[in-house]
This record gives sequence, C-alpha cells and structure tokens, in this order.
Amino acid sequence: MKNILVVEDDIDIHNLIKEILEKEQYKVFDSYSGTECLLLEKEKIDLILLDLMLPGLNGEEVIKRVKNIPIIVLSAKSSYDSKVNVLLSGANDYITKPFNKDELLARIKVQLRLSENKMEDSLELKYKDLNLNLDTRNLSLKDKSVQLTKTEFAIMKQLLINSGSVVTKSRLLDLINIDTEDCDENSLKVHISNIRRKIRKLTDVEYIEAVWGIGFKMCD
Amino acid sequence: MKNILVVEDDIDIHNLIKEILEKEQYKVFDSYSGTECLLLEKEKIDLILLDLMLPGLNGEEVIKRVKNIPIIVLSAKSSYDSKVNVLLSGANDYITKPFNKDELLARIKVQLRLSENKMEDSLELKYKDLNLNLDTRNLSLKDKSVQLTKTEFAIMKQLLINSGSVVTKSRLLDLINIDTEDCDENSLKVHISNIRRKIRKLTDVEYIEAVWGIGFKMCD
DNA sequence: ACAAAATCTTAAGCTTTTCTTAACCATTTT
DNA sequence: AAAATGGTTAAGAAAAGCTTAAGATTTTGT
Repeated sequence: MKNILVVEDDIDIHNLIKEILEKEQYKVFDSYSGTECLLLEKEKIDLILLDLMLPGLNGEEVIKRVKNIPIIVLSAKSSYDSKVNVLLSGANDYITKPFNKDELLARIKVQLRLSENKMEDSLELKYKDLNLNLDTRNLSLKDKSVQLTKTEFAIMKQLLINSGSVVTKSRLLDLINIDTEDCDENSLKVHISNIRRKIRKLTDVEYIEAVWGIGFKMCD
Repeated sequence: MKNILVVEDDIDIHNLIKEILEKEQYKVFDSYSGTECLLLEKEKIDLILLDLMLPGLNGEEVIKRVKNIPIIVLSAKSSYDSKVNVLLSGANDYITKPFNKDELLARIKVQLRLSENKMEDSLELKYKDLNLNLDTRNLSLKDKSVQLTKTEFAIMKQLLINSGSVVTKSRLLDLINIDTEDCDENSLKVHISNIRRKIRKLTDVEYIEAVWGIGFKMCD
C-alpha cells in the first residue's frame, strides 16, 4: 500500500484526485498549502502530487526542499510560468491540467516503480551500458562521459524513465516549451540529433530510436 | 552513538526532529529555550540543531557562547532577520524551514564527519592543493595565501564540503541572502568572480567550475 | 560618534554556451 | 510521385556566465 500526498488548494480538483487514487488502493494524505505539506514527511510519503499555484509557500520552494520523494507537478498549461523549465530539474514528472485519469495513474506507477529501484544507488538512471547522473547531468558509458545541457537532460531523462515504451513527441515538446503552443518539432529534432552526437562520442551503438509519427524510445 | 542537542521552542517541529533523529540512532537532548540550552553542555553534545527564534536568549548569543561544537541553524526563510549573515561565521551550516528530512540528516552527517576529522588535523578543509582554514578564513596553496571575506568564505566552504558534486545556485544564494527574496544571481556571480581572482593569486590552475544552468562545483 | 576601510550590491559590457530557426537531404507513407 | 516525417548542419538569437567599476552599506579604528 503506497502513500501519496496530494498538495492542491482547489477543493474540487483535490477531491477528484483523491477519489481516483483511493479507488486504486492508494492511501491519500491531503494538503491544501505548501507550508503545511512539509510536516507530513514523517508519514513515509511515497509520492507527492503537487499543484504549482499554492497559497503561502509556492510550488518551487516545495520542490527544492523535498529531495528523495518523487514529485509529480500538476500544472495548468494555460498559466504562463516561464520558470517551469527550471522546475523540471527538480520535479520528477508533470501533468497538465485538465488531466486524464489513466495518464495520471500511469505516471504515478512509473514514478513509484522508479523510486523503488532508486532506493539503493539513487542519483543514477541506467539503461544497458548507459548511465545518466541525475545530479551532475553527466551521461557516461564505461570510462567515457559527456555533459548534457538542461534540455538534453530533460529529454534523455524522460526517455530513460520510460525505456521500453515510446515517449510521444508532444510529451517531449512539453518538456522543452511548457508555455508555448506552437509545437516546434524542429527544435526537438535538433535536440535529439545533438544528444545522439554526444552518445556517438561514447559508443558506436545506437541508443535512441525514432518511432514514426509518434515519438522516440530507447532502442531494445 | 552521537549526542545531538535540539534547541527549538515549537513543540511540533521539535518532536518531528526528535523522531527523525532517533530513528537514525542519534541520542537526542531537548531544549526549548536558549538560556536553558547552555546548561546542557556538560552532556558531551556532538552537534547542536538550533532554531534562531528563541524565547529568552536569542540564537546569536548561543552561537557566540558555544565554541567547539558544530551548530546547524534552523531558520525560517520568511522571517526577517538581517543579522543572520553574521551567524554564518559562527554557525557551521544551516537549513531553512520547512526542511527536508534527508537533507537534514545529510547535513548532520557532514558536520559530524567534519568535526571528527577536525579533532586530528584541526580546522582545515582541503581539496587538492587548496587549504581553507575554517578559523581564520584563510585560503592557502603551498607557501602563498589569501584572505577571504565572510561571504566568499561561506561560498568556498560549501563548495569544498561538497567537492565532487555540484552546489546549486539557490543553495549558494541562501548562504548570501537568507532574508531577501530577490534571488540576486548577479551578486553570486560577482562573489564567485572575486574568489576566482583570489585563487588566481595562488595558482594558474582553475579550481571553480560553472555547471550551466545549475550551479558551481570544484573542478575534477 | 565620526571617518576610513572593507565588503557587498548593482549595473554595464563582453564572452561563452545553449536554443531555435531554417535550409537541405533522406526515408517512409500515401 | 508527392507529401509528410526524420536527420543533420549551420547561423543567428537568447540565455547564462564573467569581469570590472562605481555606489551603497557595513565594519573597524580612533
């Protein structure tokens, strides 16, 4: 039985989420503000669902403080918040409101699974011979390593988290431009290309594969 | 088994901390005011967790009086206390409330480890050829040395303590401006620049490296 | 308490890194 | 074959970092 802390001040949304989660056998802890929410740490929270627009303490502060609990940010895409990019280095995932029930549950599962694996060696995401250091943004393979930029890191992290399945282009685009609407796939193409070039410095093996019309995935 | 003295007047926070520490096998001594806390020195306290807003004696006084025990200050960032800067020369570290459990434990470990090492070779933080005297704030390399200012020292100390990993800008900013909100990265840049200039007086080798978009670290 | 010295912050201009745009070609789908 | 998607590259724009200097603030010495 997993404990999930829901930090959301809008009562309707809060209750909706709570209902969804409890139906899936999660134990839900409620918080309606940022300051309040941190006291709940002693409850062995396994995951935090965090609304960005909080009264009192703002969401970004919460993310800074909470270190070893996965955080999924709930963000209203319409709300202009150019700093969300920054948040992504701290938060583990995010979902835009209005969100889809199944997507929410799927992402929760991913994060819970990840954090179970992370317990031991934390700080690193691995796939085959590839290691991504979540702290330094360093991507390494055996003795070689390259440094990823903020955006490259966000993309790579997402691909690694979902390794095995496809990550859609629109999902990746959200990581880059959460506040723009003009889905610029061109930019994404370039980032992927740059990541590939960096991986080529480490090995000749292909690691990132395109899935036509859908998105990208880690090669099997 | 290490003894930790918790000086905190808010009973909820106090108990929360106590619970966290005892779960980690620390022996906890309680104090709910500043005056009271000084009586406990005879207990062979290894570390003090100190809330700044104390009834009676204020936190700064406590720091002045306690000499050879590491002190970690708990400070509410929102609370305006313009003299907190001064504290940093006396306190060994600090954490802003609301704080994160793992961060708290990590910082405690660092301080305990440091103070154990200090027993022997006293008072110096080393990295490669660089030596930072924690008492005089003197930074030296071989026969040359320079004097750091309070802020430069706080930054350098943080980088040295975490040498090997990145220290985020926001963490470093907290060291400078604990009571202002206008996260002024410019100021930080200038301090880093000044530190670098001083190191340049000692050697041509680069010691501080920027990690784009994240913060700074000691060069590998 | 006052003046001098040291330190810190602000602001500007410059450099470097990163991101986006756009062009061009290859591959896949219709 | 045409249209759409993917890949690479290069150039310009934007963002982040570096340094310097001047003004503000704090500390220190008398």
